[in-house]
Parts: sequence; C-alpha cells; structure tokens
Amino acid sequence: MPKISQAQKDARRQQILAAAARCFSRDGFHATTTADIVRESGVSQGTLYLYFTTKDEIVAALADDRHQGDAFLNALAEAEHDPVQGLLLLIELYGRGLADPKRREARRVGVQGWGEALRSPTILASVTQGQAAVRRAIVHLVERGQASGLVRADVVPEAAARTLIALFQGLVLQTTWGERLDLEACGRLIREMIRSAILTDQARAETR
Amino acid sequence: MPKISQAQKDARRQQILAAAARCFSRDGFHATTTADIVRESGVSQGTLYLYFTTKDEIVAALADDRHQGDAFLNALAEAEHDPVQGLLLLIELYGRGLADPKRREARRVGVQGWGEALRSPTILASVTQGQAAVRRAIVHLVERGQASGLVRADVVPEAAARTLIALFQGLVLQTTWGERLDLEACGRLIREMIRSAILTDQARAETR
DNA sequence: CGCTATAATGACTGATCCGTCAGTTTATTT
DNA sequence: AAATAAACTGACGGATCAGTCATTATAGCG
Repeated sequence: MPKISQAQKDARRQQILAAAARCFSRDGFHATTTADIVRESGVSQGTLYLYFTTKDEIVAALADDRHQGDAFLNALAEAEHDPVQGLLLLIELYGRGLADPKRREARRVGVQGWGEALRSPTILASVTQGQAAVRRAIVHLVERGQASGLVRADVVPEAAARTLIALFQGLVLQTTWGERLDLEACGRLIREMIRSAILTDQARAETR
Repeated sequence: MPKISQAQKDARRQQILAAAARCFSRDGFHATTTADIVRESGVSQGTLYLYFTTKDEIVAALADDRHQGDAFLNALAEAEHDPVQGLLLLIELYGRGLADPKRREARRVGVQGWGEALRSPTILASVTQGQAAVRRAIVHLVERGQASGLVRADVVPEAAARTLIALFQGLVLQTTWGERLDLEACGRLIREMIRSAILTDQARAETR
C-alpha cells in the first residue's frame, strides 16, 4: 500500500484506540494482551506497532484523547461572560459526564490511568498535564470572579481549583466502583458548598 | 519446624506484606514479580504461597490492613461527644495522613488498589468495604448532628459522606502524583465548606 | 502497465512469571 | 533419642506475552 492520507492514518489510530479502550475497561490494562487489542481492533499485531511503539503509549494516547474532550468543556466554561456562571457551568458539565452511561468505559480507563501514572513517567506526564489544563481554567474563572467581587478574596484560586478537581476525581472513583450514589444530592451539596464558601454575598444574591 | 505461635505467624505475614508494599509502591503491582517480594522480604518463594494463595490476595490484605488503621480514626471521631467536633476531628486526622511523608508508601499502594479493584472482585470488595466503614462513621456523625440541630436538615447524610470521602480521595491522588499542592489552603477551604454548607447557624456560632 | 515506496501482516522468539511440589529442616512429643 | 508433624525451601515447568522482522499486498506515479 502506498502513502495513505492523514485522515486514514487518524482513522486507523482511532480504531486501535477504541478497541484498546474496550479491552482496558473490561479486563484492566495489564490483563489486556496486545493480542486482545489485535483481536478487538481487527488490525494485525505488526500494525499495532506501526501506530504505537509500546503498550504504555496507548494508555497515554487514551489519556490525551480524554483531555482533548475536557479542553472543550473548559473552553465552554471560560467563554461564559460571568465567571461565576462559568464555574457553575463547568461543575454542571463534569457532573453530567459522571452520570453518563456512555462515558462508563472512559471513566474506567481513566481510573486505570491514575494508577499507571505512578509507574510510567509517560502516563504521569499525560495525566498531570490534562489536570493542569482544567486547573488553569478554574483558577482563571476564580480570579476573574475575585476581580469583579463575586468570589471571596480569601479564597486561594489554586487551592479552590485543586479541591474542586479532587471532588470530581473521588466521585468518578466511587461511580466507577459501581457504588450507587445519589449524584443529585451530591450535586446539590457541591453547589451549596461553592455558593457559600467561595462566592461573596453579592454573587450569592445574583445567582439565586 | 513444628507448630509456631499465632504471633509468629502474624509476624511472618507482616514481614511479607511490608516487603510487598515497598515493591508495589516502587514498581507498581503488575511490574512487581513474586520473585521481587521474595527478595525484599527474605522468605522463600514457597513460603510466600503458604501465607497467600495468590498475588491478588496480597493487595487485598494490604487494603484490609489500611482499613484497620482507618477504623481506628473513625472510632476516635465517633467517640467525640459533640458530633460536629467529631466531624472536624475526622477531617483533621485524614488531612494529616495526607501530608505525612511516612504514609507516602501507603498512599501509593492505595491508589494502585483503586485501579486494581476494577479488575479483581476480591480487591473491589476489600476496597468498598473499607470505604463503607468510613461512610457509616460520617453518616452517623451527620445524623447525630441533625438530631441536635447542629447540621442542616436539608443535608442528605449519605451524600455528605460520599462527597467528603471523594474530596480526600482526590487529594490523595494529586498528592501521590507528586503535585505540589497547598494542603493548608485546601484544608481551610474544606473546613469553610463544611461550616457553611453543612452546619447550621447555631453550630457555626459554637465552633468559631 | 510496470515500478516503487509505503503499509500491512502474522508467525515467531526470547524472556518472564506465577505457582507448585518433592524434599529438607527443626521444634515438640513420646 | 527416635518419631512426628509442621514449617520452610528453591529449583522448575508450563504458559504467556510484548515486540520484531522477513514477507506480502497495494495504491499511486511516470
């Protein structure tokens, strides 16, 4: 076969990644053999290694893909005129992803990646960079909120961002374990926490 | 060798578990071979399988040990006369564990376990049972608080517990990745979140 | 219509690893 | 001190797996 278009290359790559995600979600990263991915994707063993030089690289690529999607959400939130609305929108968007059955596989692969990051510098870099992007988005929103008197001045933007992210990470974890949790009630509590511990009286009055 | 005392058996078991924890923390669960654990612990390959029937069982045992420690913290908090003080104590205790360099290894192994739980029912059971114990402790404290008018009646105890646990899980994750996070500021924010979104005005007045 | 560069293939390998088991050691009992 | 039973040992086997490479297939170009 001759040179193929970039689009074709991307499609092949996606084909492999999608298959790998199914396998990782089902069996876990280490219990998945390259043969499994080959079977699931329909490409040959050799082709697998034309697109990825190592199994670890596949996880890292999946993490990157995930963060591409996150970046879209972050951009949506940052585009909001009112930073407080942006913050609440972000919570809303990530909250939806938490409950969405279609994202179950992505969540399971994500949690795997969190663990693998402790072992592989490549995966760690991919994961922490993705987190950093979300964090920057939140920090930016909080700072904008402080500048306009909508967010309490004594809130450390970085800490607020980390705390919010931590919250969602934990909820992803619990959801992924198949725990039945009342996301509705958790969401209400989180919004109340933000309203009362992060926003100023002024913002609280406006967002009621 | 003849029958040995239970204490000796326990010591051997701990010797193996400690070695395994070091290995898992350093290299990750799957990259650790039983040979590694043997080398690190000083027991023979055969002895390893006298105490554990499988490698998975070692992780599960480590998780159980971890939850033993947690149970102690939970009991401490529940012993507090004032449920609000109990809640704040719990936060304080878990917060300390978050920053303690001596618990670094335990945190790393813990995060690995979170991932492995998706693959092994044994590990999942161990992890979720441990979580459930913490959750019960928090739920109990919240309910006691509500009964005495110190916790807002519109708080769903189960959701509050899950949310608080999620918070710490996320912070453990970020800490374990080696991220430099301002735990002091996060702690202040979390306390403020609890004070303002969970406690009643009455309790707020008392705990100032 | 060949020719060529590129893509795809899949059988194969060297290495690794978990768990076993036949045999050895040693404290206690008789 | 001999017998016994429990604890321990470590070499080994059967299975698996990540990654390679010699070969084949094919799309475009001249």
